[in-house]
Formats: sequence, C-alpha cells, structure tokens
Amino acid sequence: MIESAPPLRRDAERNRQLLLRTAFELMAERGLDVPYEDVARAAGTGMGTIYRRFPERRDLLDALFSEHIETVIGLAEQAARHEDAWAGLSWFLERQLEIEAQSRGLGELLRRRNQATELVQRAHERMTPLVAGLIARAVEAGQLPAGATPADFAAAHVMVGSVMDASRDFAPQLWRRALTVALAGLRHADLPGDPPGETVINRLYNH
Amino acid sequence: MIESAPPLRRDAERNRQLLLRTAFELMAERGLDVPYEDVARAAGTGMGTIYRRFPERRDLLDALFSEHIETVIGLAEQAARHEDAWAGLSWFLERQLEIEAQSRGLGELLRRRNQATELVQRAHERMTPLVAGLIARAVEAGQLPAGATPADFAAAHVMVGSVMDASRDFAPQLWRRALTVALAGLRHADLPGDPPGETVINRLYNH
DNA sequence: TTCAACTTGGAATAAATCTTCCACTTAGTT
DNA sequence: AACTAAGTGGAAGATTTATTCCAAGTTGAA
Repeated sequence: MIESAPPLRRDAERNRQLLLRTAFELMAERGLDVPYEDVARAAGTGMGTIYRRFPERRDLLDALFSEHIETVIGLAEQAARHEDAWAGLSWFLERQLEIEAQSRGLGELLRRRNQATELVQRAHERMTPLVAGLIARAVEAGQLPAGATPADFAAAHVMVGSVMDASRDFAPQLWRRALTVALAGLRHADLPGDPPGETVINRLYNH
Repeated sequence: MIESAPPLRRDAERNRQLLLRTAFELMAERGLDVPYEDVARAAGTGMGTIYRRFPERRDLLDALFSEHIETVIGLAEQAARHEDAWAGLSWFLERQLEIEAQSRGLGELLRRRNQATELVQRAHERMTPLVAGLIARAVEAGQLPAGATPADFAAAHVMVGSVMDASRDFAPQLWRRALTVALAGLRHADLPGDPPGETVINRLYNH
C-alpha cells in the first residue's frame, strides 16, 4: 500500500478542488495542453498553488480523469457481457465516443499523445482483453471477417475520433456518420496485410 | 499578371534551392512545423537567408509543395474520367494517401491545419466538384448509399490519414487496412443525420 | 494568544522558437 | 581592379510557456 499523505489543510483542499474544477472545464474546451498559468488564473490562484499540488501535468490528469476512465472500463466490461458480440462492440465504441464528445481533453487522453498516464495505460491493459474476446466471438459468429483484430478496433476508434476532433466546432454530430462508416467498414472490409499485433494498439493510442 | 521579380544572383539562387531541398526532407520526416533555425542549420545557411527568401512559412510551403499539389489535382481529374465511378473514387483516395505516405509534411498540408495556404485552398476548390461528380455517379449506379456526399469522402480521407499519422513510425502500411475499412464503410453504411454540406469539407480539412 | 508548519502569490529564471537587424561579404558590371 | 547592389551570418530582442523560489500570509494545535 502506498503511504497516505496527511490530509490537506482546509484552505489548501478548497484550492485543490477549485483548480480541478477549473482545469476540467478548460480542458473540456481546449484540450489537455492548457497552460498551467491559464488554469491558475481562471481559478484565481497563483502558479505556486497549482505547481505545489500537481508538480507534473500527469498528476493533474490523473486526478481529473481517473473516475471517467473507470467509467469507460465499466463500459467495456458491460459490453463484454453482451450476448451478441458485434452489438457489444459497436455499443462500446459508440458509448466511449459519446463520452469523448463531451470533453476534448478526455478524448485526447483516451486516444492521443503520450500524455497517456500510467492510469490510461492500465485502463487499456484491462480493456484490450475484453475487446479481444468480443472480436473473437464476433469472428466466430461470422459478424466480422476472419482477420479482424483488437488493433483494427483501436484504429476504428482513432479514425472516428479524428473526425470528431476536426469537426467539433462546426458539426458536433458529424462523428456519428464517421462511426457508422467505421463500423460498417469493419464488418465488410477485406482486410489486407498481416493482422496487426497487440503492441500496435498501445502505439496507436500513444503516437 | 504579377510583376516578375528580377532573377536572383547566382549564389542566392543556389542557397534558395539548397533551402528548399533541405526543408522538403526535414518536413517529410518531421512535419510542417520544423523550426526555421533547423532548416537553416541543416542547409548550412544563417537565419537571415531563409527569412529573406521566405518571409512567411506560407511562402516556403507554396514553393515546396505546389507541384505535388498539382499532381494530386491531376489524380482527381484522372479519377473523374474513370468510367466506373466507385473505382475512380477509391483509386483516387488510395493514390492520394500513397503520396501522403511519402511525406508527413505533405499529408499535413493536404489534410490538417490552417497551414492551408491559398494554394491548397484552390486545389480543394478544383477537386471538390470532381469528387462530387463521381459521388453523384456512384450513387446513381447504386455503388454508394443515397445520402453520401463529398464531405463523407473528405471525412474518410481524414480518418485514414489519422491512422497513417498515428502509425507511421511503427506500422507504415497499417493505413491500407484503415483505407479498406473506410471504403467498405462508405459503401455499406446507413449514414445518419443530415447530409453535410460542402462548407463542411473545407472546415474538416482546416481544423 | 501564540507559533510552527503549511500555503500562497507572483516575480524571476529557463527554454524553445520567431523575427528583426546590420556590419560584413560576394557577385557581377564597368 | 574598383565599385555597387544584393546577399549573408548570427547576435539580439520578443513571445510563449514551463518551472523554481521565497517573503509574506494562514491555519489549527497547544
């Protein structure tokens, strides 16, 4: 067990929460790279405060998004229990993207950047076997072509996400079209080349 | 007619070519945002030289990529003449992406950023009607679902490109899988929502 | 009330890149 | 060879964001 730090002084805890709320809102609009200075100013604190509480951006991201990440993992678990494997897969991808649609920052965390904290890393490690199981079942049921892999599912995720990122500001629902394209494509594509291995998944999400 | 500047002195012209070659190579590897200083150093010149010749990055990009852009426009024209509309569309998208696979910078120019120079803007204006014609023909021939638009084609381009960008360094052919997914998806998807208008195309390419 | 430990604001420093500027060099003409 | 206009290198200043630091302020226990 990691030793638990003593509780924060009341004023410090108040500022911490304030910073978290502020950062979450700013990152939802502007993505993960919001300058610390902007967060501090918007929260009405100084640089000292945010750096003392979150010395690395990773610390801030972990504190901000860990529960959202848990939610997504929960979706994967729920999907894995779905009787119809393909329905589970498409439901999971759609739910995950709906969450990302709420927050640009969360989308970046789940699919871009080596911002990827250990938290996200572990989340992928937990979700990948679930997705792999669903895909295996879907292939067996003839719902997906034989060569389909979890990496192809990840690629579909990245693809739809790129449309979401590009169209957020002027066509916030356009990603749903991209999603139907990606899902229909997975089912019907005759996938060329060697099936990508699982290492591809992490590298795809952390480019 | 724009007044033509007097020809450069021989040494200046030599340096200009050197800068162009160097910039092209660096941008092929690292993308359009290579610092001017890196280009100058790699070319063996000083900052003064690159800034004198290309005061704005736009000037450099235009000089570097205009002929490649013309090539792509040529592909669109060739595709438009294809008898089988769907074959023309998929051939065009694949060719275009193959070119982008050669150069990260060119990929960024064709689909990301407001780096988009006037040059790229005009290129899209010339290609969009050609693509629109192909799509109309493909829909008529029953090769594409009724609601398909040029913006969906652009979205497919962005989608495959995002996989290319993400996987360049470790799986340089993975984008071909994404391409088959996108193409199969376009054919088979039951596209939801209102068909996106043509303004979406530009904004998608210039996010 | 007092006080030690904890917190804070914001100025200072650092690092990366953009951009300007000008004393010095060179090409090409006379 | 001499001269002039064009060209050059690289230092200096401006921006933007990251990061450190500490004098001054605050909390909560004694």
